Amino acid sequence: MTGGQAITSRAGSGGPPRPDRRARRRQETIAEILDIARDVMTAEGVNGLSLAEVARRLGVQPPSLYKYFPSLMAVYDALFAQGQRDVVATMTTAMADADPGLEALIAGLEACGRWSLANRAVAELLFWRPVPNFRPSPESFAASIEMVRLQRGALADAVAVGQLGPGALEEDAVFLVSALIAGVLTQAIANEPELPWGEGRFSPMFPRLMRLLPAAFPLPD
Amino acid sequence: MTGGQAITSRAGSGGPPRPDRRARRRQETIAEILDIARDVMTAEGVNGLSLAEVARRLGVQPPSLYKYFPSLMAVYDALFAQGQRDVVATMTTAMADADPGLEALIAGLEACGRWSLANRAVAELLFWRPVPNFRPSPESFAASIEMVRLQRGALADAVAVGQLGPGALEEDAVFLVSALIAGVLTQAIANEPELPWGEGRFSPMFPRLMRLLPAAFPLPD
DNA sequence: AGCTTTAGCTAATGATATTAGCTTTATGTT
DNA sequence: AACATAAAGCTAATATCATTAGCTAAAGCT
Repeated sequence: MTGGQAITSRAGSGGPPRPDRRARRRQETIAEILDIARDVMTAEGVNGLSLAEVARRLGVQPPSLYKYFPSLMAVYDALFAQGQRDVVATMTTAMADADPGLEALIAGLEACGRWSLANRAVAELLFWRPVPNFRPSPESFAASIEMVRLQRGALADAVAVGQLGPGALEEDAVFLVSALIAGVLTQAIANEPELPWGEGRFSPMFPRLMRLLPAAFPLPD
Repeated sequence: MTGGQAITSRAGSGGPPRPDRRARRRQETIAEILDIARDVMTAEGVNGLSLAEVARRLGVQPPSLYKYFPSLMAVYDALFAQGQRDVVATMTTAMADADPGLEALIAGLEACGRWSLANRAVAELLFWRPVPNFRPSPESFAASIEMVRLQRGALADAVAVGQLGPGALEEDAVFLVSALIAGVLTQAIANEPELPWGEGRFSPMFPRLMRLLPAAFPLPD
C-alpha cells in the first residue's frame, strides 16, 4: 500500500459530504512528497534521492516524512508503482488509438519510449534495478504482467491480420520485442539523458528496428 | 590516474633488480581494494559499494583507504577504466578469432554479452550511469571510441564481403547494432541477474537478433 | 465543547564519506 | 648494521544521511 489507512466516512449526513477532510489533506501531502522525490531523482539521479532533500524542499524536518512513508524504500516503492501504472496507461491509450496489430504494437512501444525519456528517472527505476535492497512490491508485478499481456495481444492481432508469421505467437516473441525497445531506451537514457524521444542517436533507430519485425517473424511460404 | 606516483628505480645495480618494492606492494594493495570493491558491488549492487565495507573486508580502518584512492568516486573511476579495458580486450580477442565481417561482429558482441553477465556489477557501471555525480574520466572515452571503431570495422568488412548492404557503412549503423546488444543485456541484467549468458529469456534472443542484420542492411538488388 | 487523532517538532543513534594529524614500520641509503 | 624517511596505518573529529523515540500542539471528528 502507498501509505494510506482505511478511510472512514460517515454515512449520509445532510450537508456537503466532505468525507474525511484529513484523509484528503494527507493524500495531497503524499502526492506532494512524491512529486518532489521525482524532481530530486531527475536532478540527482535515482540514487541521489534523499529524504533529507525532500524534507528541505517541502519545508519540513526529515522525521516528519515518516508520518507518510515508513522508509525511503517505501518512497521508491510508491514511485515505482505510480510510474508503472502511468506507463501502462500511456501504452494502453496509444495502442487503442491505432489499428490493431503491428501498428498498435509500434504505437504502444513508441509511447512507452516517449514516456520513458520524458520521465527518465522513474523509467530507470522501472526498467533497471538501480537501488540496492529495493525489490518492487508484489502488486507491482501485476502492472508488469499487464504490459506483457498488451504486447502479446498486439502480436497475436498482427498474426491474425497476416502482418507477422506464427512465430510471433510463441512464448518468447514478446521478449525479443521488449529487448528491442529496451535497447533503444537504455542507450538513450545512459548516453543522451537530456534529449527527448526522436532526437539523438538512439531513439531514431526505433522505427528501423520495428521494420525488422516481419523478418523476425516471417510469414510461412 | 589510478593513484600511482612516479616509480623511481635505481639504475643498473648488480643483483636481482627489483626496482622499488614499495611501489609493487602498493599496486598489489590497489588491486586488492578493487577486487574487494567489485565483490561488494556484485553482492550489494553498484550503489551498495561503500568504503567502510571495503575497509572491513580488507581488515583496515576506512581512512587508510585514502592513501590509495582520493575518494569513493575515484574507486568507481578505476573500476570503470579497468572494466572498459577488460571488455575491449575480450571483444578484440573474440573478433580476431573469427572470420572478418558478420561473424567477427557477432563473435565480438557475444563476447561482450558474456563478459557483461559474468561481471554484471561492472557492466552496470559501464553501460548504465547508475552512480549520481559519477562521470567517467575523459581518458575512459578512449576505450569507448575503440569499441565503436571495432564494430565499425567489422561492419565495413561485412559490406566488403557482401554479407551486408552499404547501409552498414553509415554513421548510425553502429548505433543500431549497439542498441540490439544493449537491449539483450539490459533485460538480462535487470530481470535475471543470476543467470549467465545463454540461459534465461533474454540472452538466447541474441542470435535471432543478429540474424536480422541482413534485413536491416539489405544488399542492393 | 471536548476528546482523539495527526502532523509536526527536537533529541538521539548509528552508518557513511572525508579531513587532520599522529605513530609506526618498512624500506632504501649510508 | 644503523639510520633517516616516506609510506601506511591509526585515532579523533566533522558533516550528512536514515531512522527511532518521545513530546507538543493543532486540527477535526463526535
